[in-house]
Amino acid sequence: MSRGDARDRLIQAAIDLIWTSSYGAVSVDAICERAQVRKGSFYHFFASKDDLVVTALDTHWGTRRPVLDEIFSASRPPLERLQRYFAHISERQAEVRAQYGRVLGCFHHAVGSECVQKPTAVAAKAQELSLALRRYLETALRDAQAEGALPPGDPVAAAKSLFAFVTGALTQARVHDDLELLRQIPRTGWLALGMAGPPQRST
Amino acid sequence: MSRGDARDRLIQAAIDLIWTSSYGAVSVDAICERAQVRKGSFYHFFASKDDLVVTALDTHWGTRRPVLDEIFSASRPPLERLQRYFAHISERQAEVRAQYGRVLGCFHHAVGSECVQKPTAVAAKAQELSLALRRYLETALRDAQAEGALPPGDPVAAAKSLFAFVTGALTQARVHDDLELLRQIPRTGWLALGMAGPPQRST
DNA sequence: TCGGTAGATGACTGTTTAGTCAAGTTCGAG
DNA sequence: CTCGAACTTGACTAAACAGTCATCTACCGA
Repeated sequence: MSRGDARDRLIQAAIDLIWTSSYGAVSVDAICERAQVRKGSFYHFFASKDDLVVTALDTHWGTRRPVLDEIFSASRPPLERLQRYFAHISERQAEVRAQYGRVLGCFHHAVGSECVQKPTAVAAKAQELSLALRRYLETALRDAQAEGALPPGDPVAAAKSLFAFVTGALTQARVHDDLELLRQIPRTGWLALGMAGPPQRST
Repeated sequence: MSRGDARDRLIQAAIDLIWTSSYGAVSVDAICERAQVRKGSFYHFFASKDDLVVTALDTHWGTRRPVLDEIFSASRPPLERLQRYFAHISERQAEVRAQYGRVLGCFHHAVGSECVQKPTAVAAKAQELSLALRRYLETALRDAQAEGALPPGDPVAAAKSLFAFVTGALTQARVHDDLELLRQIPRTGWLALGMAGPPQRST
C-alpha cells in the first residue's frame, strides 16, 4: 500500500496549509494529519519543520519556474514578456481561487514577509525566491531599454518599484479576496513604467 | 513605585515585539517579560492575547492618525496631500529604522496580511485600519479629480492600485531593510496616477 | 481608622508544541 | 530464502503555550 509518496504528501500538505493560513499558525501535527503521515515518518524525511518548509518553498517554485521561463523567454520582445506576465498574474490567481476557494497571492512572498526578521533558513529561502522572481523583471526591463522600447534609466530600481507594486497588489488581493484588483495590474503597471499602455503590435 | 502604567507597557511591548517579528512568533510570556509585568497582571488588564493585540493596533493607529489628518487636511490642495504623504512614508520609516534598527514597514499591514485567513478579532481590526488608511487616498484622489488636477476615472480603483503600490513598497522595504526603495515612491506613485511628476506650484 | 478596590504576584492547570526513539513492517537485490 | 535498507508506527519527552486563581499589597475616600 504505502509507496514512497508520503514525503510528497507532506510537502503538499505544508504548501496547502501554510499558503492558506500562515507559517506560524501551522504545526507539524497539523501537516502530518493532513498528509495522513505519522510523526515518526515526518522526521524520517525531514530534519525539522523548517527543513520541510524550505523544501516546500523550493518545490512550489519548481512548479512556477518553467511557466515564468516561458513567459519571460528571451525569444519574445521584452515588453511582450511583461504584458504576458501581467496577464498571467490574474489568470493564475483565478486558478488558485478555484482550487483553494480564495485568492492567496504569492506563496513565498507571504512566507517571506512573515519570517524576515528572524534570519532562519526559511526566511533566506523565501528571500532567495523573491529575488529570483524580481530578476525576471529586471532582465525584461534592461532588454526593453536596450532596444529603445523603454526610456533609459536604472533597470534595477525600476524593477524594484514594479515588483513592489505587483507584490503589493497580490497581497491586497489576498487580503480582500479581490481578483478585480489584479486585473488592474496591466493598466497601472504600464503607467508606473512611464508608458501610456501596452506595446503596440505595429507592422 | 508601580503606577497604572503596566497596561501601557504591555501595549508598547506588544507593538515592539510583533512589529519587529510577527504576530505568530510572539508569546504572552515574551510580552510580559519585555514589559516587566507578571502573567496575572496581564490577564487583569486584557481578556486574552488577541484582546491585547487589538488594543495595540488601535493604540498604534491612534499615534498615526493625527499625522495623517494633518497631511491629508482638506485645507491643502489634494495633490499636495499626496505629495506630502509620499514624502512622509520614507521620513517615517527612517525614524522607525533609527528607533528599531530596521525598516519595519506598516504595523497593521504586517499583522493583517499574516492573520487574514482565520477571521479573528485581530484580523478584523487590522483590515479596518487598512481600509481607513486607503480612504485617505480615495478622498484625495476624488478631490483632485473634482478640481481637474487629475484625469477623471474611478477614484476607488485608483486608490486601490496606489495603495497596493505603497503597501508593496513598504513590505519590500521591510524585507530588504531598504530605505532607498521608499524614496522612489513619489516618482513611481505619480507615474501610476498617470502624471509625469509632482504638481506644479504655479503662481 | 477602616473598608473597598485597583493592581500585583507567583504558583498552578491543561494543552499543544517540536522533536525522539526503539521496535516494527515492507520490499527489492543478491 | 535472506539480509539490509527504506520506511512506518505509536508511545514518549521536555519545553512552551494560553489562561486561571487565591492571595497579597497599596492606596484612597469616608
